[in-house]
Amino acid sequence: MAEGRARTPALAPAGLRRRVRRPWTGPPRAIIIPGPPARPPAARGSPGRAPMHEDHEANADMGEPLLRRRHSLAHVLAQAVREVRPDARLGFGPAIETGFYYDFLLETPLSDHDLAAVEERMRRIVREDQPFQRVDLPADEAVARLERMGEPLKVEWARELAARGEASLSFYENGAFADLCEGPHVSRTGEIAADAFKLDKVAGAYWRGDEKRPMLTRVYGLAFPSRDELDAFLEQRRLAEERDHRKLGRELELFAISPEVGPGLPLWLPHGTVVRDELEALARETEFRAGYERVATPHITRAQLYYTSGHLPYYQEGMFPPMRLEGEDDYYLKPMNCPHHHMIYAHRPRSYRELPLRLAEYGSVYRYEQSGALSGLLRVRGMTMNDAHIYCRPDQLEEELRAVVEMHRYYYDLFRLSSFWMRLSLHEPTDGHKYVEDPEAWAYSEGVLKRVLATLDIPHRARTGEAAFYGPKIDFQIRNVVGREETASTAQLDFAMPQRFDLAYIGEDGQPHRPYIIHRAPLGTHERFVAFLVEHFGGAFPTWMAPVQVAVIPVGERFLGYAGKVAAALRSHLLRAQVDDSAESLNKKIRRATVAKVPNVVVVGGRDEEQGAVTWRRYVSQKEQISLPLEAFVATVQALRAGRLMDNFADTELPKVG
RNA sequence: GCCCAUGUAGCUCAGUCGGCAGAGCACCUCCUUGGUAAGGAGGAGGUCACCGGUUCAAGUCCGGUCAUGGGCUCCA
Repeated sequence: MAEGRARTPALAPAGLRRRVRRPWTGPPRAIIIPGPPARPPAARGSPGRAPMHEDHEANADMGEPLLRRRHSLAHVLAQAVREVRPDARLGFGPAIETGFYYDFLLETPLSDHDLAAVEERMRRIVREDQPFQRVDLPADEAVARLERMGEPLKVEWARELAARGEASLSFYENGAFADLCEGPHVSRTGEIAADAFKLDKVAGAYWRGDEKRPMLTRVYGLAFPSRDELDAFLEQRRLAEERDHRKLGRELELFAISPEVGPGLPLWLPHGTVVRDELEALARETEFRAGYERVATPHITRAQLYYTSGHLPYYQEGMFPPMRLEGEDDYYLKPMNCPHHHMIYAHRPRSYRELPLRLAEYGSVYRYEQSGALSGLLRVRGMTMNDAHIYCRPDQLEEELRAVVEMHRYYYDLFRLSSFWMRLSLHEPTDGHKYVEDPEAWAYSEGVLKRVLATLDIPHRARTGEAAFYGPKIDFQIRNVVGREETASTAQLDFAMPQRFDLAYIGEDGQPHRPYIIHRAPLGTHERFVAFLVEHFGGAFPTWMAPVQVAVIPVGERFLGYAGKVAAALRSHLLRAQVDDSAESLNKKIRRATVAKVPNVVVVGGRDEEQGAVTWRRYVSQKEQISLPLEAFVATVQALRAGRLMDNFADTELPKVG
């Protein structure tokens, strides 16, 4: 199913997005979701996060009233901006998932502070109930009109449309404002609810998305069918902010980013490191069962290796500049682990009998991300990834690939990430510069990927031009309960590296053959995955991952001894227990443990000590509590850990012990 | 890298017209010794991101730099 309009599982209810002809005022691929989204768009992750690129493919039904209103609001916005800044030239102004935007070419960009005045004028225009009038012109007349209007960007676009064979182009006019636009629009501005839209923010955007072209000022607006829905969106956005991994990461002391160390280079604090360690333990076990072997490789490497791999010709802008050494090769920080793993494969001759060879490493890599791209833990310059490379024979490729996809599914089930889909990234045959040249290999490997995906019951979409330079890939897009969607991991099929590194195995026939390589990283990077989980869990980890698994709170100083005994019993089983021995009140201690989202709190006092028991209170259920013997409690927590139960979800059944 | 915004105590944030640096929480000390989400009192803590300029005087005005946030581009 390689169609762009693939099933859109769980992410957006089927049928919500439909293909549509592009509105002329909109950039190619406007994003449109008519009607209130099934899941509030705020849920889309952190506030103000741009609509997903994925949605650019999914256009919608032009007949929808909401779309008409949003698109019309884009015109009204342009009209209002024109009043404030007559020099503004028009770019594109489409409806988007949460409203609309319009791009303007301006001598001096607008600022956030100009928005109130613009919005005021927009409301006035809406109140004036101006009629929208469509005017169709032959293409050449349309171009001439735009030239008279002094709209260079629109002229460019109209010429392009004409060149594509559009015989006639339409304008929409309302009041004193006219814009090249396919429509449709509301018939009068009065059809727009004046209290259901709100200007959101200004941003920069390159004309036609091309960084070599002028930077335009983009004004984003929110627009919904009603005031209530707008308010609901804003509330959702606020709730997402509460779960933002940067906020929770600071509050829970998971990580810190210090300018002294460098942007995009997070420091993992003790609590965050526990989470990483648990993820690594999970990966180690899972990979061991799946027949992987662990390896370890250095962080810096001679330049020559990256000429061999092709990183220097194809990926140099993504790498930190080299370390220069007198009389020696340059050294580079590694941006990927693959070349090292290939060298491990190649360190001695390989037999077909030892394939597939699966080499795994939680490896740290460094990439030079543009400063403007950095964002919390989601986009960093130093990251540690759940990497592995599978070297296999052609006849094993399909099975290995399927196993890789299944491993993803296993993890997603475990973490209760029910919303995920895959993007099959294929190469763009006409773009020779971006990809290693080998048409046959591209065709073959892309064919295998498509075949494997075709047999799996996981939704996917194909996209051209997004392959890695050395082969096609599958990106796993996951969405958490807050609605943040991220590329969690990537599985790549690689036919180029075996050639570049001259990797071989001796086959049954005694002759050397090329292996295939699968690159995979189901848990992605610690940075992105932990950030994602923090938001998914709202900072409340399951017992097995929690930095502090059990907080032990004595009801009074007299019971500190017993509290210590309880904690010691837990620690002897390698459970992370902490006694609150502060001088605070009992209520305060419970509050502190709760605010820290510790999954299990045990309160101990005279009653408990007499019976050798604890009173157990859980984060998920709060007030509910039970009293049980210490041994039973320890065994229960052990079972929670051993089973990696997601006891941070209220519907998870607790293990029965003894 | 480009556009916009922001930067005051560990955190969240006040600080008016340029005129002595503020609050709550957290932290420390003392009192309180308790049965399920903030007991009480006191204390300490700031080169107002950094550099420069204007001014008798700058947290406040201007310029630059750095960082963060939101976009664009790019990607795990």
